[in-house]
Amino acid sequence: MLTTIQIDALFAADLPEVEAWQARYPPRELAPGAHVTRFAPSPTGNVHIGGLYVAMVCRDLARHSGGRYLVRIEDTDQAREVSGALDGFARAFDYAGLDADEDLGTGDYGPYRQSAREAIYHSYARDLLRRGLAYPCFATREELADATARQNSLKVPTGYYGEWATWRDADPTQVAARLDAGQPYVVRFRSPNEVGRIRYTDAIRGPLEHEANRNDAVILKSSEHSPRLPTYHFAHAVDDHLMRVTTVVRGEEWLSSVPLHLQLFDALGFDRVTYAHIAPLMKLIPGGKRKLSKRNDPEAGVDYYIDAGYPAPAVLYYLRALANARLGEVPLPQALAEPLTLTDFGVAGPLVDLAKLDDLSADYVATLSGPQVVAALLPWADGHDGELAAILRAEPDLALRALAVERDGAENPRKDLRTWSDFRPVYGFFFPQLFTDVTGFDDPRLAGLVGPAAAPFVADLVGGYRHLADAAAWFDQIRQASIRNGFAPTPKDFKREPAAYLGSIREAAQLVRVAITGSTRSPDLHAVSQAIGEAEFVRRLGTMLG
RNA sequence: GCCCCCAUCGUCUAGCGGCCUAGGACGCCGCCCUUUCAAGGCGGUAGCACGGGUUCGAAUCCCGUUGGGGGUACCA
Repeated sequence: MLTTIQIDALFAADLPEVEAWQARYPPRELAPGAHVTRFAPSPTGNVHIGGLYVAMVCRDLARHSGGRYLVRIEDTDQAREVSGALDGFARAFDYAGLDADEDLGTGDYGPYRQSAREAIYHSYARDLLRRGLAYPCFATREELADATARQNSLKVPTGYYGEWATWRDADPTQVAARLDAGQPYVVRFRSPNEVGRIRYTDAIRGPLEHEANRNDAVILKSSEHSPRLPTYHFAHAVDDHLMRVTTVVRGEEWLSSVPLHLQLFDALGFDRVTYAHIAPLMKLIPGGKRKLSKRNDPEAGVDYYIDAGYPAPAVLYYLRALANARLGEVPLPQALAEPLTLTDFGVAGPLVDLAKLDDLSADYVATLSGPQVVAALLPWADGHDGELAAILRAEPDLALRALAVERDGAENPRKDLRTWSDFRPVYGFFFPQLFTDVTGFDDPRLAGLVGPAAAPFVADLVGGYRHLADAAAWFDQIRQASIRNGFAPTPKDFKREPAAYLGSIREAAQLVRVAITGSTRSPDLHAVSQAIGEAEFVRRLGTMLG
């Protein structure tokens, strides 16, 4: 083992002792049972929907227990860092309304960015080194790769342990010589070499059992880089302890690292934290399912939901139902307000089901009033559909009238809006700026309907049109005009004697529908006529005659 | 290879030894309503991966198999 003098020479002379950090970040004074949680994203890309999911869970746990929720940026892998990632985080959290109690902007336990915590990690690494619980390792990447290859061919576990841990008990004079020569090294944890199995209780999964860790994991990365940063494992122990985190909620992929983490906490003299390992969100693929991947699946990124214009409450509702199935059985406001329960989490990775989200989202939008829809739609349009935004601003009353169709006062409001991007295709025809007139019977949108023979009917209707407020009376004039001009009074009559008529009232109504809305599928025609107004209604009908 | 996690309709799940000839929701299909669509109402489709135990009794407990997922990095 190296002497304390040799060890201290590896670090800055004014590096604080660990006691100083302990004092600087005192235990939090919180009510018993309060959870201090953190979401710790890496700035290597945009936020994954699974990340938003975990963040939502963390925040929920903290808020409902009177604890604290913090966001810590894990930027220890500077090579993989992507610029603009922090903006992406902000966009995602902002969208979902997941504000943190402590983050880059505020909080007493910072810095909340690992690259700014170098000195803290160094203090603890030095402490471990001094106590013989860590050691410098000079193995090169090539040597390590070679060892792994041999371990594989020998069919023994890979890793830096036992006879493979060549620097674990190296001769101190040899180590000192390398150090003096300025050879780059990493600092490895000297694992206690426990045999047998370790047990702990996961807050979601209950009692768990693992083989004890025997791998001497790297805790401080190569000395040839500056800043010299820790690996995830070491940073996790140091940061979560010093930030006084009580409950670590993270993805299931960390499960197999728990034995190492527990050893690290013990070696550092920290109280262990409670772990809650969440099942990953999956995607259905031919032949099975796999973890949603940012690379291959557009719906993996939070931006997908933002860009499509899914209302955040619907997405949150969906995510919360995935977390605690019981919340999927209660109304949205209640599901958003009730606390999540860790023991109620499913342990198998769920598939993200966009059809289900669409349904939830349509239900949610249907509960909104016209003004509420506009209030949410407009900000989305500002960022994603400038033309629509301008039209909504130019025609606020028309927008409200359009949204009122089969919504205001309706027992079962229309569920034709799942996302804000649905607005243009579904409601666009209400706006003259977005509507293309039907200017003749050769318009392709009229394909399959009664042709030019129906012109007298249209002319009759245009000539005698009365803009009636009563729906039945209003529709009756269409019926009467159709009967006067060769249409059967009922579908039955038409069916009985098809040759005698142009069609039935159905066919007649469809002609009007396409002329007014541009489609054979639309909301209630009378309601539409009231929304767009008499002049526009008559005009659209008239253009059909060429 | 080694280690870990998981396993109920296509999907999300309820179920924690008898209330299960397995319940709900989404999807899908049909019917009704209807001037179209959306919605709504009614009905239907479809599942305990397999094999051994334990038990009077198993979707529920145990073991094994198979399958899926994850880890095995100076990535997180």
